[in-house]
Amino acid sequence: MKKSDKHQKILNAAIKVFGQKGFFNARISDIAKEADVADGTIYLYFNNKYDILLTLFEEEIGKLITEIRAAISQKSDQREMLYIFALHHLRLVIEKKELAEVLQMELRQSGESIKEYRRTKFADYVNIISEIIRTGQENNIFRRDLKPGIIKRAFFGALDEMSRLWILNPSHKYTVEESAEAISDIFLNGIVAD
Amino acid sequence: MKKSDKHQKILNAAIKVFGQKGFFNARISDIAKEADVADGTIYLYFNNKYDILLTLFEEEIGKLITEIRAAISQKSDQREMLYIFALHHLRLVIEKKELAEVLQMELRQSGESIKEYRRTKFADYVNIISEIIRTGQENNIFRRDLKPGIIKRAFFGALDEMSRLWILNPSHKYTVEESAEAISDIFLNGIVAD
Amino acid sequence: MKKSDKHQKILNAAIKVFGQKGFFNARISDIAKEADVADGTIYLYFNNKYDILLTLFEEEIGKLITEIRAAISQKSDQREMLYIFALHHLRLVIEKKELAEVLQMELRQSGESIKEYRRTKFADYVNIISEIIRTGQENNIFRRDLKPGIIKRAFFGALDEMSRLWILNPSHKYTVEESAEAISDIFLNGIVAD
Amino acid sequence: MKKSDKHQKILNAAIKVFGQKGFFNARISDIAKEADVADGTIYLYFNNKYDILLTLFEEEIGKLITEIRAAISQKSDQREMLYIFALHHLRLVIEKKELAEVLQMELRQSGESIKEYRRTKFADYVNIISEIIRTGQENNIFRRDLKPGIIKRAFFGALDEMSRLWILNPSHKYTVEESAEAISDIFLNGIVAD
DNA sequence: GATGAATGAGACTTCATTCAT
DNA sequence: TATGAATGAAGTCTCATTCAT
Repeated sequence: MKKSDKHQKILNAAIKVFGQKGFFNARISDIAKEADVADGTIYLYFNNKYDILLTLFEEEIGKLITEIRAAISQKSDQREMLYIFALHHLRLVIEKKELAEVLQMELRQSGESIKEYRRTKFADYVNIISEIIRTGQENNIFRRDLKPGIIKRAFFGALDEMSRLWILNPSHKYTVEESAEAISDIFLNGIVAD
Repeated sequence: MKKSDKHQKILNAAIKVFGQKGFFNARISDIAKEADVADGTIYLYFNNKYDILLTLFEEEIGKLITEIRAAISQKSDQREMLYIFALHHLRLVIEKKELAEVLQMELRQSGESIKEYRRTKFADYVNIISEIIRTGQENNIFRRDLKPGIIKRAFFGALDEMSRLWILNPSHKYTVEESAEAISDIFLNGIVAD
Repeated sequence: MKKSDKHQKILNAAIKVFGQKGFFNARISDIAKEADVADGTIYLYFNNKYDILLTLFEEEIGKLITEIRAAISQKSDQREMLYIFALHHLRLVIEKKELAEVLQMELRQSGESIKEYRRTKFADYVNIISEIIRTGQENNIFRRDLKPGIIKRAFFGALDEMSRLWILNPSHKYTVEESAEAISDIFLNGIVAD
Repeated sequence: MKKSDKHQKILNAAIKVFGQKGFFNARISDIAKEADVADGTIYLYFNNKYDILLTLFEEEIGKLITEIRAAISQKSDQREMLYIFALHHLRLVIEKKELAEVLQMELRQSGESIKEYRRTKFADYVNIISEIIRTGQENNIFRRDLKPGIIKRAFFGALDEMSRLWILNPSHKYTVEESAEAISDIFLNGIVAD
C-alpha cells in the first residue's frame, strides 16, 4: 500500500527526530526532511504534530507488546519469565535506541493525552510484569504478601532507570545480559547477605 | 533580603507552572503572573527561561540532598537507611508535588545542560543510595556479588516509577509508608518465596 | 522567477522604509506591509533585519557601479569623466531618492559589517574617482603633486554633501546640472580668481 | 554648580557611548555607568534619550563654533582663513574623536528634530565657510561666478569625508596638516595642470 | 536630589499549518 | 496525492522610563 508506506516512513522519521531533539525541539520540517517528503505531505497522514507522537506511541508500543509476549511465552517458570522480560526490554533499548528515547522522554510529559497513554497502551506493556507476578504467586513461586501492582512498578522502574542511564550516557558500563541478570536477581533474591 | 525574596518567589512560581504545564508549554508570562511580578522582572533574576529551570534544579535538588542526608544520618543499620531513603523520597513527592513533577518530567529532556545535571547535582542525590549499599557490603550486611552502581539504579528507578504513578494519577492506591516498606522489603529480601 | 521576484520586492520595500524611517526605526512589519507580504515571508528570503540592509548595500551599490562605469566609459578626457561622474551621481540621488537616503544614513552607522562595506563594495564605487584622477595624472591632465586618495575623498565628499542637502531639504535651490558643473569646475580650476 | 556638573558629566558620557555604539545601540544604562550615576538620575537632567542627543548637538556644536571663529579671526586673508578652517576642523576630529563620531553618524539620521539641527545650529557652523567665501569674493580674491552656497557644501563635504575616513579607519595615512593643506589647495587652485 | 528595582509595551523571530498549483 | 511557499499568531526578551525609598 502506498499510503501506509509513507505513513510508516514519516513515523520512522519522527522516531528518529523526536529521539534526537525531543518533541518540542523537533520541527515538522526536520521530520519531513528525514522522511524525504514535503512538509505538507505530513498533514495528509497526520492531523498535527502531536498526532504524530500519539500515533507513534500507539503503534510502536503495540509492536513491543507483541514482541515481548512472544518471547515470554516460550518460558514456563515465572522466574525465568521475569529475566526474559528484563533482557528483552533492555535489548529493545539498545536496538531501538531512538524509539526508547522518545518513550523515555515524552511519556513523562504532562499532556492529558499522554497521561491517557500511560493508562492504556503503555499500561498493557507494563502489565505483562504483573501478570507474571500474579501467576508466580498463584504457583507459590513468589511471595504472596507483596502486591503485584507494587512489584510491577518497582521492577519496571528498575529497568527503566537502567535504560535511562544508557540513553543519557551511551557508553555502557554494564552489558545488557549482565544488567538483566543483576536486576532480576535482585528482585528474585534480594540484596541482603545470607 | 529583598533580592533573594523575589528570586525565590519566581522560582516557586516556576516550580508550580513547570509542574503543571511542562517546561515547553509554560510561558514566561505564566510564571510572572504566578509570581505576581512583571514579565521583565524575571529577567532581572534569570538570564532566560532555561536558566530558570537550571537554577531550579541546582537549588532545589541541593535542598533535597541536605534533607535526606540529615534523615539518614540518624540510622546506623544500612537496611534501615535504605528504608528511610525510600520513605523520605516518597514523602517529598507528596509534599513537594510540583517540584517532583518538574524533576520527573524535565530531567528526562534531552538538552545537553540537562544531561549535565543528571551527571552532577542529581547524581549526588542518587549516589546517596550507592554509598549506603557500599557501606552495607563492607559491613557484610549486603551481598558483595552485586555492583552498587546497578543496585543504586534499580532502587532509585523503583522509587521513581512509584512516584510517577502518583504524579500522573494523584489518587493513591498505596500509602507512602506501605510503598516505602514494600520496595525496601523487595530489595532487601527479594520476591521469591522461601 | 517567483523567488527572485519576492526577493526584490522586499528589498524595494526595505529601501523605501529604511529611507523614510532609518534602519532602527523601521519595523519588519513596516517592510512586510510595504512589500505586501506576511512578516514571516521576509525570513524566507533574508536571515534577519540586518541581513536585509547588507543585501541591499551589496546588490544596489553593485548596480550603481555598473551604471556609472557605463556612463564614464563613453568619454575619453578625464576632465569630462569627472563631470560625468558628478552628474551621474547627483542624478542617482534624485532618481533613486530613497536608496540614496539609505546609503547616506546607514553607511555612516558604526556596525562592524557596515564598516566592512565601506571598505569593499562602497570603496569600489568611490574608487572610480581615483582611477580617473590617476589616469589624468598619467596623461598630464591633472597635477601630479596631489595624492589621488585625497582628491578622491574630497571630490566624493563634495558631491555627497550636496546630496545630503537635497535629501534633507527636497526643494532644490540648485539643479543637478548646475551642481555637477559647479563642483567639477571647482575641482578642476579652483576658486581663486585669476 | 552641582547641577551643571552632572549635566556635563552625563553629556560627556553620552558622547563617548554614542560615539562608540551609535545612538540606537547605546543604552541609557551604558551612559549612566559611564557617567557614574544611576539610570534614574539621567532623567533628572534630560527628558529622554533623544533629548540627550539633541542637547549634545546644541551645546557641543556651539562650543565648536566659538572655537573655530576665534581661530579664523586671527587671519585677514580669506585664502588663509579657508586653510585655518580646514586645519581646525580636522584637528577637532582627532582631538574630539568621539564627538566627531556622534556628529558624523547621528546628524545623518532622518528624525525631524535632527533635520532641524542641520538647518540651525549646524548650519551656523558650516556657514562660517560661506561667510569666508563671500568676503573673499567681495575682495576679489575668489571667483565671483561660483555660488558661495555650493562652494560651502563642496568644501565642507570634502573635509567631512576626510574625517569619515579617519573615524572608520583610525590609522591615518594622511596627517592633519597635510590633509588640510591638500584640500584647501585643491579648492583654491584646482587640480588641472597648468 | 539620587537611586535602581520594577515595569510593560513592543520588537524580532519561529514554525505549525494551509492551500494554490 | 504531493508540494513547499506563504501565512500570521504567539513567545521570548529588551530596555526606556517611572517611582517608592
